[in-house]
Amino acid sequence: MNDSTSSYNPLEIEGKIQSYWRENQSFEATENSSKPKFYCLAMFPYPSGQLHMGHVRTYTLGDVIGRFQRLQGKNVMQPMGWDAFGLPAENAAIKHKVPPAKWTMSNIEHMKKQLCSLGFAYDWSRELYTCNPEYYRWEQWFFTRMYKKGLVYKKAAFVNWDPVDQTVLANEQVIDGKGWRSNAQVERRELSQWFLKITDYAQELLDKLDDLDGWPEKIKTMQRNWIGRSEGVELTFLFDEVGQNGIKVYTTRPDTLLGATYIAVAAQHPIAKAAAKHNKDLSVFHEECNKVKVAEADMAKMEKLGMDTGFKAKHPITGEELPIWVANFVLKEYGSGAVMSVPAHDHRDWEFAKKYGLDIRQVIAPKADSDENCDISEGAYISKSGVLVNSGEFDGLDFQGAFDAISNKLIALNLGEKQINYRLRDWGVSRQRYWGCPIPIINCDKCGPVAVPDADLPVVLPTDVSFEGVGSPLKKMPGWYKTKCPDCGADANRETDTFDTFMESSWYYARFASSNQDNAMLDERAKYWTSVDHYVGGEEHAILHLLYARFFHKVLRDEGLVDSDEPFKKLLSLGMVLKDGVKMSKSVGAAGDPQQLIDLYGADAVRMAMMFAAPPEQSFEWSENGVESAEKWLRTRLWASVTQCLEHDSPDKLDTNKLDNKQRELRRLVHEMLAKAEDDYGRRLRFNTVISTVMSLMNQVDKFERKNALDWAIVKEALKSMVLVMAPITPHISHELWFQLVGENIEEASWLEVDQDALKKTSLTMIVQVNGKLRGQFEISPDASKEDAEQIAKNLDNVGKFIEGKTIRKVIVVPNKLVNFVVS
RNA sequence: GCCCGGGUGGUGAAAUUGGUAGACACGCAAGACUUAAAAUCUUGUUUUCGUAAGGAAGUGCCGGUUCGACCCCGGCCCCGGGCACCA
Repeated sequence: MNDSTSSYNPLEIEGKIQSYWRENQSFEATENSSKPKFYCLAMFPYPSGQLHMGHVRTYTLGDVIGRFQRLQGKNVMQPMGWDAFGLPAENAAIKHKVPPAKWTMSNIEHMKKQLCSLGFAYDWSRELYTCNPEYYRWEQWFFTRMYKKGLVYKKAAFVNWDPVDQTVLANEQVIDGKGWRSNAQVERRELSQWFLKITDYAQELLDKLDDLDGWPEKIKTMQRNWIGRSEGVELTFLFDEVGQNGIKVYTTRPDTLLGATYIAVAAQHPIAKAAAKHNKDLSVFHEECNKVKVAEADMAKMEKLGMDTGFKAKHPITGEELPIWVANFVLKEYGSGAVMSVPAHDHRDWEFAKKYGLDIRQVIAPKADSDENCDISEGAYISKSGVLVNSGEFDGLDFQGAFDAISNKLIALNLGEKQINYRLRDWGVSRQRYWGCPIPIINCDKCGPVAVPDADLPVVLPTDVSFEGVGSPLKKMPGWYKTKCPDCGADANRETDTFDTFMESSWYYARFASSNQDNAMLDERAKYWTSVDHYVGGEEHAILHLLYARFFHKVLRDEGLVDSDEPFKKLLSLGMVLKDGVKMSKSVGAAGDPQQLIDLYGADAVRMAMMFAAPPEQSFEWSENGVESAEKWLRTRLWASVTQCLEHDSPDKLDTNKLDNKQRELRRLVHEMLAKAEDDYGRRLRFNTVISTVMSLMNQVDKFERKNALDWAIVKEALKSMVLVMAPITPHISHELWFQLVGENIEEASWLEVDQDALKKTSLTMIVQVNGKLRGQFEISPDASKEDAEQIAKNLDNVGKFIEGKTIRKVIVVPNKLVNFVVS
């Protein structure tokens, strides 16, 4: 075995260099730097117990970006922490009889070691974990601020109730409508819960998306659709029975109002409830409607069912009496819990009407000159490009004309008003769980809910609990929940619900800046570091987490705690790492454990293999094969070449005027590589092509003949460039080899400047097409004229064959690229 | 069901602004070194016809726009993400 290759021992080198970084606090970030700040953040992990390949991908991508920006002369902060509250800890507690806090903390300890072994450039002095009272006290404090601002309210909302385990279940704990442990039929149950008024910020959350240039269009589109702004009319159908004063419905299609043939209400609507009192079938139907899981996907997939209440409502314009139906697909939480149904012009209403034999009345028809198909007996006509028919005084109006005329008429009748609606609903933050941040509210019989005063924060979650999985332990701890009302001093009870864990992840990015601040949620440092310059994380967070964090940031801004509008300037949304076609996550467990690969081939090889496998946004099936070949490349190519080069003398300075063609050619490839790597790292975020370009250059370097010191100098420049360009991806071997080549620490190095002169080409290849098909190619000077190129192309043997005897109708010359002869 | 993506060799992928499809790797095959193996190196590798030069086909399927389409447009199929209590 060759000595120079045998001496690459990744584990030894990585251990040594990681110790160096730790001892020198190489990655601790400070605020007093003359360099521009760069806050690089990857979504913090849930401490499930072990790192999986999804983590390796996310954190390597984040680290590559952070380390590249450091080379670009930025003052980089890369913190790390733990999203430590959540359901899996409760499951583990039941399964292994270990308290959630203990389980969580030992997982953190283990996973931190794993992260360290991958060599990430984290500022560990800022580490935080969300189940720490020193963290969540500020979340409680902020909640009480929002409460005082009127951004918090309580209302009834549905949960999945397991009647056997007497427990609220998460959607993922309901399998085919049954509780995952009890296997009992799950019921919807209404509970009083806390909500945050995210809808107060709906318009800003929508508008500010336009300014987020650094976000993928895909994610912005998803958020826009989720917020779902619509302009419509809220109108009233006349109905004065069972204590109701009309039925309010919202529609975006007032132009179809004259085609409404029935009203559909949710099963829990007061009219449905009143009807069910005297109708056995309806009350059975009502119960059936409560057997669907509280998830939109399940609601959408179930069979659309309905039942006549027997009540009639009066149409606001025609005065006609329309039947009121209960329908299982109308949501009580959404809008007013009632909709007007226009079967002729809405798919779902059409199907419902067909199923139950309800009237279908066409009020829109295609324009005379339109080629649209419209057969109401076959399906609904939902186009907005038709004109009104069968609508009396409104006949002949187009969509906008009818929208305005009918809205105005309703307004004049005092039976409607124009309204902007959002699909976005307020954020329910109550969880009937133990392992979460206690909601800082005290319920007093006299005063109602009272926010816990600042001086009494944090409300600490007791960690010494026995946990059986039936109900929350907090509800069985009177010693914890019994307290005095802060306002009147009477006996009162603490809220025993805890927060949705999205609460902790909605502001952690800001807390990293001020993680050791004991006297406030955030301080001036948060203003220095936020917004996050580059945020990296899985595409599964495209909507909820990112929307909630954007909302929090705006409230933080309004409280004067940060001074920017958006939390994350640039976003890299990562595809999944799959194993056997399944997303890797805590539920998959040990599948794809990176540790044995790190122990065998080293962190650099694992990082490089992961970056080489696919571009960041793409999901891919993880395969271990790449790790071995990455290690092989680092050893037999990079390490061996540098070691060999160091054995040869070469001049320190290159006189570029004295280079021969071959030397010039290799040097051009080196500087092309530098330019491409800088673009791929900084703009394109495509790290797989950084690696392939470096590999490609290495192949050329290996072929390059070295006869003298100048040859070796060219090779040395190439190797230095490759070591530096690889540094963000393989920081350990780059640190070691850079020190040998240059004698300085690569953490203090700057990106190598591209020599524009070196990029100049003396000739280039143009291709020749005949009718768009490739027929030949030729070398030409970059300064040659179009006419020259066309002449050379025409004279190529293989081209002549295809032109001969035909008429050249057109010649397309794209300078420096191609000549295309169009012949017939 | 609704919203958003994706589909390219045996495999992971590349092709950045509509201009040489398959770079760079993995795998495989042949060869060199070796008593042998491992390691390493060299060559070949989309399919197909051809000794070759070269030809034909080819980026999920069908159609369109264009001198030219993996890329743009229309329709379809399949896969993935999200759907508000997994995080």
